[in-house]
Amino acid sequence: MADVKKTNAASRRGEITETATALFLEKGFAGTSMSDLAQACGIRKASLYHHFPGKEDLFIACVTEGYSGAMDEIAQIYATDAMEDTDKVRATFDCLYHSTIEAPVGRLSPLIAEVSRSMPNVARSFHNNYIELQRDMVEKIILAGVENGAFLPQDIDVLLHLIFGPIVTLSLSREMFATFDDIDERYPVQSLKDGHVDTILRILTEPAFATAQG
Amino acid sequence: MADVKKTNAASRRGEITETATALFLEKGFAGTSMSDLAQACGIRKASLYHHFPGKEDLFIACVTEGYSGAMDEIAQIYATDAMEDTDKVRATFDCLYHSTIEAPVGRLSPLIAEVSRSMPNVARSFHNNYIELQRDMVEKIILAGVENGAFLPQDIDVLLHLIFGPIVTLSLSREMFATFDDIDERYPVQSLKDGHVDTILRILTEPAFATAQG
DNA sequence: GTCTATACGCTGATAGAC
DNA sequence: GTCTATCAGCGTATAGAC
Repeated sequence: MADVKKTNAASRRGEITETATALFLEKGFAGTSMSDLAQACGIRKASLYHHFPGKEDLFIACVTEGYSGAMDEIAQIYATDAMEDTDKVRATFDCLYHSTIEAPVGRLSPLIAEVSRSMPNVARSFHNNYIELQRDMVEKIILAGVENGAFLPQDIDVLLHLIFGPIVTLSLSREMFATFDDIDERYPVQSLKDGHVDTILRILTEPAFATAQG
Repeated sequence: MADVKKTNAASRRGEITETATALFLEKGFAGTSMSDLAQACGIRKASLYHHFPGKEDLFIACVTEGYSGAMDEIAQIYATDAMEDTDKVRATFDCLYHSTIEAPVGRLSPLIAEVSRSMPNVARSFHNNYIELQRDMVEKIILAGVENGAFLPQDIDVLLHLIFGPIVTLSLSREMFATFDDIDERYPVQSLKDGHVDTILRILTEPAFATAQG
């Protein structure tokens, strides 16, 4: 606690995972070598093995560290009493768009897909400790609004499909086409987020819309 | 034309790309070796180099072949006169869900993300020859319905965000968690598709819904 | 905790016989 | 067109000095 470094990497271990995460996101797991990592960290390859038993363990540390605390902000939104339900939904969307598109954690999905067969335990951990928690939290926020009478009853699985789908896909598109110089015009975050949340709120609140719903 | 084989691989080259595509989808580009490929194809490694100059060219052939003709079915939907606009949308969704989740072409996205920095031309080609064409086709189908008066005017960028997003994300989720034995209960295709298309059609046709729209 | 040195299998790729 | 044989280099990982 004495003097905290400016970087969020407290120990050397943290510095390494932080650098490694950036490299893994850029070149994939198999495409990133321990030599690459050592060079990027400014140390020798052998020194990496002092901090981690092997490449796979290092990777697991990156993923695990990626989603630690990722749920805090959205949990606060759920817990607060100082917001209307519609504003909670807007704040939730701000959170989700940010954590999925800008923060490392949301950009991990293609990486998990790459290693899903060779490290199924990593995929399982990512699912249980991130995807599912996030999903449950959003579900709770919606259902609280339904209980309040602010929102209409919903098919929650379909609604979550419509909430998370566009966000994750936008993140994936921006990874796939990261080298395009017109990426921000082709795949803009702000305007799509605004239109997305407006549509979801209309689904949640427009009585005429709900009539045919099961 | 004389006697066509049952497989869609006409030549040996096609057999190789077909096998290679499956391997690349399973283990990624960097994670798949030419030895793996040779073994899976039942030939020796050196023979692969008779058909393709190198690993990267083989990969490009897989991707290119993946989306050749992928647009035919959806183009037919657009062209036909024998369907109502709402049925065209439903048929389009059937197409999109199938091509994105089951066919190789739609499952390529995480692969493209993996190689996007090292092979930006592949990403560009995938975008121009598949993503953009598919997007334009769906846009045309929607706008035709608007012209007919069957659909209400739309913010088309946001609407496409809401159409493609959930589909691509469902595909990605099913790749990430392919090893789960409850994958079909957690990430079911049919029920999410049905709810998704119903919601989109309500957005397209419900007057009360459109009032606040730009 | 970081270094140099090294082991050694596997990588993509080539040469040349059949 | 497929094979055997072979290459140089890079891959992860380890041993042991400082």
